[in-house]
Amino acid sequence: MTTTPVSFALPTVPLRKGESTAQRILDAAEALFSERGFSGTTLRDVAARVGLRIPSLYNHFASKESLYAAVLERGFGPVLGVLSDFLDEGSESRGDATRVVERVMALLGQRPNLARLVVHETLSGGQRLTPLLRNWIAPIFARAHEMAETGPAARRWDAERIPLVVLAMYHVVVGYFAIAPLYLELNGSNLMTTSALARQTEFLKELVATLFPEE
Amino acid sequence: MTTTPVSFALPTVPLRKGESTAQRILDAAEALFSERGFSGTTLRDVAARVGLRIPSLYNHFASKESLYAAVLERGFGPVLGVLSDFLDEGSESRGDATRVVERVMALLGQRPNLARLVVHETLSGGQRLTPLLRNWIAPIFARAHEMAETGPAARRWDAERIPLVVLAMYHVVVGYFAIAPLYLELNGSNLMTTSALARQTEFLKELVATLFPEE
Amino acid sequence: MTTTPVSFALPTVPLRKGESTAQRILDAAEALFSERGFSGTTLRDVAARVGLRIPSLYNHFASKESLYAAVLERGFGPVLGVLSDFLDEGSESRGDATRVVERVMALLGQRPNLARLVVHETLSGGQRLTPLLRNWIAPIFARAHEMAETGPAARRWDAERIPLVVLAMYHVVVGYFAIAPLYLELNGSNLMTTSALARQTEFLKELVATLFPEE
Amino acid sequence: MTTTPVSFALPTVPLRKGESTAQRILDAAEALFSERGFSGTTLRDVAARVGLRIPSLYNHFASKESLYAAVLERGFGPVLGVLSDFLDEGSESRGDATRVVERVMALLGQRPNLARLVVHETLSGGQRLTPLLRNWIAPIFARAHEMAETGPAARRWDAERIPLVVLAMYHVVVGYFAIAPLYLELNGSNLMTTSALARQTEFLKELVATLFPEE
DNA sequence: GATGAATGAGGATTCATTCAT
DNA sequence: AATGAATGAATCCTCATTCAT
Repeated sequence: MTTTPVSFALPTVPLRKGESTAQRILDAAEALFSERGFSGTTLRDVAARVGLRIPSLYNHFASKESLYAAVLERGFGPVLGVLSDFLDEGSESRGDATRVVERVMALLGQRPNLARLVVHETLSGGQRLTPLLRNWIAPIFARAHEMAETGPAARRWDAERIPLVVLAMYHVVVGYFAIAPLYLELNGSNLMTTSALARQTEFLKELVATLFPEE
Repeated sequence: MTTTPVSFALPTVPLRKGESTAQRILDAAEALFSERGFSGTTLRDVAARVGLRIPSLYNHFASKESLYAAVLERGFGPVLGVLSDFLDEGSESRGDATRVVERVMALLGQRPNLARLVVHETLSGGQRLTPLLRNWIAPIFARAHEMAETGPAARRWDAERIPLVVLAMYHVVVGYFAIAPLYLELNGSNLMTTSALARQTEFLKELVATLFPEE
Repeated sequence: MTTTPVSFALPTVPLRKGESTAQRILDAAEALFSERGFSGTTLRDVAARVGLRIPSLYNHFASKESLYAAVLERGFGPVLGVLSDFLDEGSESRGDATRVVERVMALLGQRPNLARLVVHETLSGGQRLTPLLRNWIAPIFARAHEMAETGPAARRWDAERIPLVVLAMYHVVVGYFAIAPLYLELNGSNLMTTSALARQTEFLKELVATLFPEE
Repeated sequence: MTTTPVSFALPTVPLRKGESTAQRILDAAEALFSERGFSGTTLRDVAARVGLRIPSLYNHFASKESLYAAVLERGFGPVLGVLSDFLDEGSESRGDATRVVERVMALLGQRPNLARLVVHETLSGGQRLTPLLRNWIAPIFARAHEMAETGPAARRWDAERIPLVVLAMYHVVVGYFAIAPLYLELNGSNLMTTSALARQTEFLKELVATLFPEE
């Protein structure tokens, strides 16, 4: 009931040196990695986007891999924080799926790249996931299952189906951002406008209400 | 009522020469492209997987790009066929969402790579989509909307929300296959077994029933 | 008395493909490695010397390291063969130090680079020695000691000094070739002319006679 | 009899600034250059060994080249001093080969890196030798020859062979230190222990006695 | 149809060096 | 005196592609 602190430390971005430049590199890298994936992104592109020469990147990150890791960790921190909050005992928003949806949508609405990064990571089988992130994801998975089995979802779905419902919600949320650019191009309508995002959020809340009936 | 032919030709794989070898190359390429994306896949890997040297690939495909296109077209043909069937006037399964789900799941269950290819393509904004495929996808989108607005979904959702419902279904279907490898690794449970696939199909049918109520 | 075959196979140069080009690469590499050592030699130089572009080198050798290894193995084979002959039981020149000196000098006289390669290798502590070469060198060392303890050297030197005598001979032989370029530059006299080599060979034979008295 | 000053100034280490730090840099550089040669040594390694960042090295030495030169000059000073003493008219140890051997061995025994530096320099043809050092080495060579032709060696060897004898002695002395690390690795016995050094010194004295008979 | 060889373009990374602080 | 940041030049290596065989 009281707001207990989250049980494990949030991953922090190990900004090696020079705050500002490193941040700008991370921003550029996040955009490119989320657009083109790891191997589709070149340091040349990153450097150009920041306005540096390639070797300068190495003053801030030890390698392309570790730049990627830093991007993931910086980006996932907040998202995982929200999820963790949702799952943690003692958190006041524990189990409040509607609220998670709202917060996650707000977050991803501002940084849609994160969603795309997740999808890239998913496709590559998480091979490049930091140990740090792995350590975060595993318990979240575990507690999500644990909770779903006792929460409102259990009223509507039998046990073995619950993971499928959780996965489904995850894909609906993340996929929206992943498909936005293609949707714009093929369809002409922009999923990333404020109103479109609001509509999707409302839709998700309704979905939550349908899939996890409170009563 | 009778099975009218689909209204436009299915994309065919342009097997330049050597039937069997070309097929084997496509198989290898499909596996690798779906795992690592376009830029993450090298012709070296493809050749090795087929048991050829790299230059031999050029006896069958003009370039890496066109190999990729061939993979997409060969793979998407059947899927688009099913969708097209679902949407075409005169098709006996027109509008039968449950049946589409079953057929798509059966198809992707056997070739889960296709789902992952779609996701890769989505993320890259469809930049590498063949004109052929673009010509397929656009009308499908269009007719899907058209139909949804008059079909059973319209009973449950107001007009502006219908695209979101369609997108959601799409992401749930495709995402399942995309996340399978990661799920196996992080979670230890295999989403690709026959029984897991059957369970997901059932779940999807229930979802369809919920989101697109027949009555 | 009869010429028994050497007891272990001579290291052969694993010429991956394309005989002639690979040989030319090896020649160029041998010259450069012996002049500038491993890290002082660039593939750019090697390629230029052969008249190729850098990537072509990779059609013949997997890496700079493996090119270096191939150079060593190709070069050392004959030298180690002579030594092995000298040490092997059953060889008719077994223990005939004078003859080894002659043969080694003839060999190195034609390929003085080898001597310099040995010295480079020595200085770097043999870190880059192929397992193959290590397997050759160890037994040669061992048998050299073994033999020296019972051969003519034992008449002149007590046991603990024998390794020092052997090392000394080795350094006199190898050092001659190693210092030749510097000697030419600082001193103006060329140690690599036929007559200079003959003189050194004679000198070495006299040294052998002094250090390993036959009687 | 009286200790006449050496006829030209000993090379001194040009410590630009910061006595102690410069010395530490020189020590680190000497160790690395002698182990890996000039091009195999990076300023990063040197800096790391001293516990500084790379740019700090530039507060003490103008460039990698000049650091190398400083290492050579600092190291060779004493050695050349001994040789010069040996050769200088008026020096009390003039022509006393046994004594030179003892002093050189004592010196190199404490700083075996110097020997290895010499060998590296030799192999690279002395391209990086300071003008200062060149000015030292040339006259030493000259006087060595001059003296050998009139000294005890002349009793044993005819004139044209004398340079070979001198070279041989040089290689035996220097090679011992150069091969020590490899010898340790391949053979397990350490040539750098006090007793091993003493044994080698004794051996060298015996060699001197043999090659340059006093009577 | 298969492949050894060659290569232009480019990829990540290292290195010595400079400069402002 | 020390160093974070920046960088031109170069290093090893990979990639897609071509071509002669």
